[in-house]
Amino acid sequence: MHLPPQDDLFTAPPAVESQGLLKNINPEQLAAVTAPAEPMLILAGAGSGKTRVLTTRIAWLMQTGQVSPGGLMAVTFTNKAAKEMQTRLGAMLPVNVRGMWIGTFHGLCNRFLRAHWKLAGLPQGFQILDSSDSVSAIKRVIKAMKLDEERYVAKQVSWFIASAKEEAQRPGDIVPHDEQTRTMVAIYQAYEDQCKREGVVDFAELMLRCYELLRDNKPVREHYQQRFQHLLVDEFQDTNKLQYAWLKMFAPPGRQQAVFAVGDDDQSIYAFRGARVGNMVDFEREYRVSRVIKLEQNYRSFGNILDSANELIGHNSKRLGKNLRTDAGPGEPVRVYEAASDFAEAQWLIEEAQALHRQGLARKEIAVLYRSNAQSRVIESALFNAGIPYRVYGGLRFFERAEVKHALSYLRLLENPNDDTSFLRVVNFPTRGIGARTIELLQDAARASGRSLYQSVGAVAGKGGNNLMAFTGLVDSTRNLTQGLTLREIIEQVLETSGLAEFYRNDKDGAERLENLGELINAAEAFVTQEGFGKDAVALPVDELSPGAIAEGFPAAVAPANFTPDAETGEIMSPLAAFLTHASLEAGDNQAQAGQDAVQLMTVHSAKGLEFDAVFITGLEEGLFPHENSLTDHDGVEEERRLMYVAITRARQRLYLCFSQTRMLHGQTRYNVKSRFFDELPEGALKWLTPRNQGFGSGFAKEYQDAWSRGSGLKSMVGAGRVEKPAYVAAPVPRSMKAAAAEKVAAEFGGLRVGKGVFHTKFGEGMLMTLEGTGQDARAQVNFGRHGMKWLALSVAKLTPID
DNA sequence: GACCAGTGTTCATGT
DNA sequence: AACACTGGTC
Repeated sequence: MHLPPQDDLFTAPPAVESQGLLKNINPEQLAAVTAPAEPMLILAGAGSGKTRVLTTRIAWLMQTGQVSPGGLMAVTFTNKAAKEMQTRLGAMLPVNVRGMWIGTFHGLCNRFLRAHWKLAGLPQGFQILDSSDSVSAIKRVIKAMKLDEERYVAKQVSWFIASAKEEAQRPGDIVPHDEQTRTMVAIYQAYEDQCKREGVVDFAELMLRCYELLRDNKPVREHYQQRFQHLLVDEFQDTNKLQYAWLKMFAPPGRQQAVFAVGDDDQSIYAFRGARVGNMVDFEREYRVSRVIKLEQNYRSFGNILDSANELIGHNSKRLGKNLRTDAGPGEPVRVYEAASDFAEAQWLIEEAQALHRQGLARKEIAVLYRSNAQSRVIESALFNAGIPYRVYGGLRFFERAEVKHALSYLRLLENPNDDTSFLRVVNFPTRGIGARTIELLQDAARASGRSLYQSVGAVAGKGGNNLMAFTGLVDSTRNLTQGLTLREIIEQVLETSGLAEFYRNDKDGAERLENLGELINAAEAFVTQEGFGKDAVALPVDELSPGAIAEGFPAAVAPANFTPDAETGEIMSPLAAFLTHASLEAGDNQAQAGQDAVQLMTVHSAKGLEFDAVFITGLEEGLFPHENSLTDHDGVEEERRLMYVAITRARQRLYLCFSQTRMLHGQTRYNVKSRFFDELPEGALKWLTPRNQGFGSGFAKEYQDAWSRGSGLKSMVGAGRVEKPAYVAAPVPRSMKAAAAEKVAAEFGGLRVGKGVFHTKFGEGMLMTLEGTGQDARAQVNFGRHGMKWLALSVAKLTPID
């Protein structure tokens, strides 16, 4: 195997000097970068240099004097993408990228609302609920309304509310057609009231509030429309209805500001959370886009990988139409591996990854992708046992860890004691004698007076009430103690006075949690020093509050009486408030082993936008990928296919596809058939490391057994080209051994055959899945349908074959 | 009210 | 298999 030299073939050198901005850019890219200042739609295929086009355009616009840093807004979906854009831009031009309006939709909305909190009807220090906070807040509402929690599941209601907000619908805008919906709307309303009382907003609220303010306040709207002459939107295919409407507030179609929308309909993988690919077509029509520029030249992957991607996505019907091409040769074939179990799959892939590493590939250039997070565990444990460094993205992220959330809750209470979500999270953690009964009384009192829990403590007398008083006293005294301290000192103080640190020091499993709390202090330190707690969180550039802006129609309320923006930076929030916002908006990677050369594990969704030299796509099985929940509707399968397309196009040099016959799920073994996507890939680009198999008890297994019975065995199949070379035959050994074992058992227990039916006196009819062992050890795995999958000792169980 | 053991539920994807 | 929730006991 040979790997082409890295970096010179695929990574064009970044244009460092400003004069060289347009060097090494292909004609398509050049057309996009230097497009006239009018609405543009760029169809950017995977690996076509999309980010480069975006950043180069921004740099070019500024360099040619068409726009000032303050006159443009660039919006992305992920923090990662926003950060990358800022970094690259900073490398191209000597500008203060932090002050620019470059960020995620939510980050920019947050910044906007921080500036106009009063106009938006928010308290100045409003805090942001993450999804789990939001769910628990909704749970409280449902309880308070004394509704059936089985019928109104907080998670589902949360989804309902978020969906409504993404449609820009307030409770009053929804016309319920049934009792269930009517109640959901009532919960939505009560939840909104509660959020308002507590001074918190959820993710969807950030967007909606920002949109409504622009919609309803003409002076503000016109100010921003004048200010932003250029708007650039990344991943346009992922925008939802509200985000598109939001964009139109900044740049209404009639005014013909230069909206530069970049997207790829083939990479639309967020329909499940409201993304509308249709926004691309709508945009083209509504903004009267005269020319759509397609970026189809791929600089990332070799031909076989690209052919696979192109052919796969060709099976989708609703496409704008686009075909990636490359100048690189065909490269290595796409390798396909069929494993006997998820364990074997993991084992194989880490061996292969090790081999790649030995051949000089950095571990961080190897990615293992899966459809859902649950699949990572087996792979993780295999990597762990083999002693291979790895890094898992997604799953439980840093700011989502229980101990970190506890600490953050205390910190939030310092800023805003009326945050009931935080109050409830820590009021009795560590335990301080405040039980469910007391909390209930407190909640009743709060509800009756329409005040927060914190404000209602005085109303609850009795022994529990005293403990409550002690708790609020603790919060208040901590607030006093931390006046004027640095962020680091504040957190250290809070960890001690709250008793959190003490609790974890005494807890026998608390070491790791203590470490994470230490990590929280580090994160805060890094936030203050490196990031200058700017970015999404705060950093309102001074110009934001300039007298000019106010004169132009901002009510004086924009600059609240009780604060003075920092003379130097214009920052208007305390470091603590800024850090809390940062924590909500950026869940943070799980920072373990950051910086180490480690194999990268992540879901396909989180791999979007990334690229690696070698990519393993695992668990390519029906029901898993495509996921079973998507199979019911046609659009669902198309989205899964796009997801697969995204996965394939992550690979530069090497692509591996693998699947397993059996897999542990929900603690049960499931039997899977290989994904339909295999039938949609070009045969010529694939190389099967294991012989083809159509499924259980058929295909290869049958062919193999036939060959075996002819006495020629595996050899004849190798000769027939079904198994490419003996070196790789080593891989499917478990299977051939299984087949051999099955033959033996079959001989012993006459007539039993894998894939045939069997009858058991107690469980009835079942399908024979596996035969193993001999004599006393002989055992069979049988799927009895409603009785489930069972392992049976053949020396005991009476199994009779059915024909 | 704290703590433990046993039971039930979830594993789609993210700001 | 891992975790959240429930009910019983001290």
